[in-house]
Amino acid sequence: MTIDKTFDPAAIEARWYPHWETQGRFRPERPEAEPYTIVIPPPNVTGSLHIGHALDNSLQDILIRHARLQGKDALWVVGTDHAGIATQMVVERQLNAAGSKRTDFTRDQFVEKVWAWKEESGGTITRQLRRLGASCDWANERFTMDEGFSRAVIKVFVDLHAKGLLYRDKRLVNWDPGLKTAISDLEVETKEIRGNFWHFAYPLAEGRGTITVATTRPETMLADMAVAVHPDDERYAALVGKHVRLPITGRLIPIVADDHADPALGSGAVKITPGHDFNDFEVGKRAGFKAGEMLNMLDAGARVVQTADGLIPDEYLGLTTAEARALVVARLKADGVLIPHIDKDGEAHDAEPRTIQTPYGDRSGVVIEPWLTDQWYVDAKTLAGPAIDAVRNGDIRVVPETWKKTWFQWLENIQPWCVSRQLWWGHQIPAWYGPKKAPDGASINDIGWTTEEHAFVAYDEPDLHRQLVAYYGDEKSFIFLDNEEDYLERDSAVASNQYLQGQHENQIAIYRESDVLDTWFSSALWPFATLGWPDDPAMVARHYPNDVLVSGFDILFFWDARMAMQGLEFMGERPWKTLYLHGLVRAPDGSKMSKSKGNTVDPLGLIDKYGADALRFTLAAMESQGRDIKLDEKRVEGYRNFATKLWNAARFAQSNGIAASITIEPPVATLPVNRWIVAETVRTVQALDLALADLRFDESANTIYQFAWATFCDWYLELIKPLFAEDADDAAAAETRSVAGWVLDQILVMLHPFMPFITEELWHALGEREYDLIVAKWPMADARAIDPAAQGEIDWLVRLIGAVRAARNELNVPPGAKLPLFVRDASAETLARLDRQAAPLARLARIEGISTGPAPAGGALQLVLDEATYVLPLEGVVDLAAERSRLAKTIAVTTKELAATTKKLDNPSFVERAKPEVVEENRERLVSFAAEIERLEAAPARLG
RNA sequence: GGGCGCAUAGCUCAGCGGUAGAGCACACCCUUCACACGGGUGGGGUCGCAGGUUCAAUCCCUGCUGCGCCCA
Repeated sequence: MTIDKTFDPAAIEARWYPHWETQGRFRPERPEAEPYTIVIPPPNVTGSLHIGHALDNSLQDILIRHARLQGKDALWVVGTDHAGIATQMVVERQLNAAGSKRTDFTRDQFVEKVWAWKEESGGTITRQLRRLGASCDWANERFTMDEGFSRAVIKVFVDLHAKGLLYRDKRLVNWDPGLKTAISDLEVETKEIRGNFWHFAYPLAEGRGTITVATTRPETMLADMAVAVHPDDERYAALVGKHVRLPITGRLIPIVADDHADPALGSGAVKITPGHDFNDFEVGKRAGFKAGEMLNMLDAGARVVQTADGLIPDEYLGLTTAEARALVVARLKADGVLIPHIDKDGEAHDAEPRTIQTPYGDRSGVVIEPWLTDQWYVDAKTLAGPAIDAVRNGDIRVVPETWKKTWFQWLENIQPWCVSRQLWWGHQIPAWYGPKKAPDGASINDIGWTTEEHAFVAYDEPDLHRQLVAYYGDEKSFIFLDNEEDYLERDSAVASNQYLQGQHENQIAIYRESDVLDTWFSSALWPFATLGWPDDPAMVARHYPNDVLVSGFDILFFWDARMAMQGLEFMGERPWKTLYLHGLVRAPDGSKMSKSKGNTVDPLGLIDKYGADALRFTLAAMESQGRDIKLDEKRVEGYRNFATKLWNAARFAQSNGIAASITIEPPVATLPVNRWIVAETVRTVQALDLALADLRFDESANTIYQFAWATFCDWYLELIKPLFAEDADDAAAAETRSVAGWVLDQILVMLHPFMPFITEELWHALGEREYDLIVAKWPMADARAIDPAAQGEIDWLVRLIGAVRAARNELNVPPGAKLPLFVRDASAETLARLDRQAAPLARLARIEGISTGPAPAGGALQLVLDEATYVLPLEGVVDLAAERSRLAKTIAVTTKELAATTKKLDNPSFVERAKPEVVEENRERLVSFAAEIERLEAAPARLG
C-alpha cells in the first residue's frame, strides 16, 4: 500500500478505531499472561468529554496500551456514573422548560424519565472517548445503576450496617435548600462574603440587666435556646444558671457556661441556636438538650416555620432568611435591643461590616443551612484507619508523593459521612420502617405509647420478611405502603378509629426509606463492583487490586479516598497498587477553564483540527508530575507537525524500499551508521521503559519525540541516503534497508501508546503484518546492541558536520558551494572514519573531495576537532578578517573553559575532597581544552 | 489561622550538588530528488531575593518577597 502524500488524521482515526473494537483488541484475552488492570474514573453518564477527561484518559490509554504491548492481559474497565444530583437536575430543568415539575409525577414516573434521558444522552461521552482512541473494554461496560452494580451497593450498605459502621442519626446536616437534600461536607464550598455583625442586649429574666451577644445571623435568634459564656469569664460568673427573656419570642433561655464562648471575642457571650449552627449544636448537647428537643425554625426551602414551642410571631412565618433577618433587626432596633456600631468616624450603624465565611452548595450555588434531620451516616473514621495505613506502609504508592500528606491530613480528621440524599434518582436505601414494638401486653398498633419507628436494613424482600417475622412475630401480616406520608396517614386513621383498630390488629404497616445514596457511595465500589463482585470471584481475584488509578487530585477525597476505604473494608486489600494524581488543565493564561468564563477548550475541536494523536501526545508531553497544565494550542499544532514528520519519514522509507521488518531482534549490521542507530534505539527503549515505570509521561513523550525526529529523521535518514545511490554497494544498501525498517518499526511500537492511530496506519502501510500494532511486541532493550566504536564514529561525524555547517553559516559561505576538505594531523582512526563516511560527509557538509595532502596557501576556513585540524580553502570567497575573528572567538570561549577548569584543579580542597571521578573528568577536560587551543592558535597563521 | 505547591531563556515548562536544557517564539540562510506542518545555523538565562551548609549550590537548609491551591 502506497502511503498518501498527505497525512489525514481524521480518515485514519475513523478507520482504525472500529477495526480494533470489532476485532476485540481491547478485550483481556490472554489468560496465560500477567493481568494489568485500570478502572476508568467513571464520567457522568449524561456528561460530555471535556479537556480534563481527555488528559485523564490519554494517560490511562498510554499505560494500558503499553501494558498490552508488553504482552500483559490488559483490562481497562470502562463505564459511567449515574451522577445523582447532576442528572436529576438536568431532567428537572427539562421538565421546568416544558412547564411541568418533578412533583407533578410519581417517583416511578420521574425515574423512568431519567432513564429515558440516560438512554438518549448517555452515549455521548462514551462515543467521545472512542474519538480519543481510548482502548477500553467496551464489551464489559458498566453503569453504577446497573442491576449487578446495584446489588453490590445494597450489599455494602447492608453489611456496613450489620457491622455497625453505618447508622441512622439525628444531627445537623448540610442542607441544600435549593435542591432540598442533604449533602456531604465535601459538597460544601465556603466562600468569603461581605456581611455584618450585629450586637444585641438580651434582657435578663432575673433583675433588670442585659447581656450582650453578637451574631452574623440575627434571624436565628428566633430559635435561640441559650446564651453561653466561658466558664472562666469572671464578668459573667454570677449569671451562669440565670436566664434571658428573649425579645420577640419571649422564650426563657438559660445562660450556660461553655468553652466555646471566647472571652476575647466581642462581649464574650454568644447566643446559642443548636438547631441551626454546628458549633451551637455541640454546645446545646453539652448543655443537656437532646437532638430531638432542639428548636427548628426553617423548612426544607429555608423559610421560617413555627418552632415546637409555638413562640414565633405569625408575621415571621414563611419569610426567607433574608426577609426574616431584616424584620428581626428592625424589631430589635425599635425595641432598643440593638446596640449600634460606632465606626471610626463616630457614626452609628446598625451593624459592624465584617467578612464572613458562608457555606454554599457546590451544585446549587445556594447558601447551605445546617438543618436538624434524620440521615444515614457512614462511620468514616473507622474505615479511614486502614486507608491511612495502606499509604503509610507503602501498600498504595502515591504519585507524586506530595499528596500523601493531604491524604493523611484529610483522613485523620474525617467526619461521619452523610450518605443519604433526598433525591429520586439513585440507589434507594434498603431500609424499611415499621412501628417500634410495644412492650409486652401493649397493642403494637397502638401508637399511643410511642411514635417511634424501627428500621430494618435488608438485602432483599425475603431477607426483609425474615427480619419482620423475627421482630413482630409470625402471626402478623405486613402491608407495604409507598412512603412515610401514607404510613402516618394510616397510622392516625387507625388510631382514631376503633373499628379499624380491630380490623388491623395483626397487620403491620411498613414503608421503605425514600432516600437514595450519595453517588460517591456507589462509585467508591468501582474497583471491585465493576469486576462483578460479589457474583464473580474469579474475575475479582484476577483484576483486584487494580494496578493503577489515574485521577485528578480534585477528587482525591470524594472518590479516591473512599475507594480505598471501601476496598480495604470489603476486599481486605488496597484497591490499586499505585495512585497517580494529575493536575488540572488550565487555559493558556493559567486561569481555570469554565463555561461561564468562556475559556474552555473543546477536546473534540482539537481532535478535528489536529488529530487525536496530536492531542494525546500534547497532554502526555505536558504532564509533569505535580503541576497543572496550561494548555496552549500551539503545542497541539507542534505535535501534529511531529505526526506529519513521521508520516513523511515513512513515505521516504517506502520509496527507498524500506519495509516492515521481519524480525523482532535487530538485524545483523556491519556498517557503523547501522550499528549506531540500533544502539540508539536500544537506549531509547531503556529510557522510555524507565520513564514509564516512573509514570513520567512528559519524559516518556520527549524521549520518543527526540529519538524519532532528531536522531532518526534528522541524522540517520540523512546519513543513509548516499547508501541508496545508484552506484552504491548492494549489500550495504540491503543491510541498511533491513535496519532502517527495523528501527522504524520500533519507533511505531514505542510511539503507539501515545499516538495509536498514525502508528497503526503506518504499521500496515509499510508491509504485510501478522498482527495489528496494538498487539505487537514491545521492544527488548538488549544492551548487547550497544557498540562504543560505532557510537564514537557517528558521534564524531555528527560533530564534524555540525562544525562545518556552523562555520560555513557564520562566514556566509553560499549554501550551494561545495568545498574541498584538507585534513592535518589526523590519526589513523580519523583517516579511516573519513574514508568510510566520505559520502554522508560530502552530502551533509557540502564537501567535494577529501585530501590528506597540504592545503593550498591562502584564505581558508579552519576547524579543530579532537586531534585533527580541517581546512576548507575558500580562494578569495572567504573574508579573512571574518575568519580570524571567528577563530579568535572560538579560542576565547575555550580559553574561558580552560581557566575555569584550571582554577578548580588548583584548589587543593577540590582535588582532595571531590569524588575521584569528578576530579579525573576535569583533568581530561583540561588536557583537551589545552590541546584545542594550541591547534586553534596555529590556524590564523596559515591564513597568510 | 493550618497545610501544600510554584518562582529557571520572550512564552510554556524539564532538570536538580560538579560543563544550564526542550518545545514554541525570535533572527539569518535554504523551493537540496520524504517532509516549508520542512531543513540548516544562531541570539537569548547573575536559575525570585538574602543568608547558611559544602571543596563545589539553580539544586540541600533557614528567612524574606510574590503567586497559586486545599482545609478550617
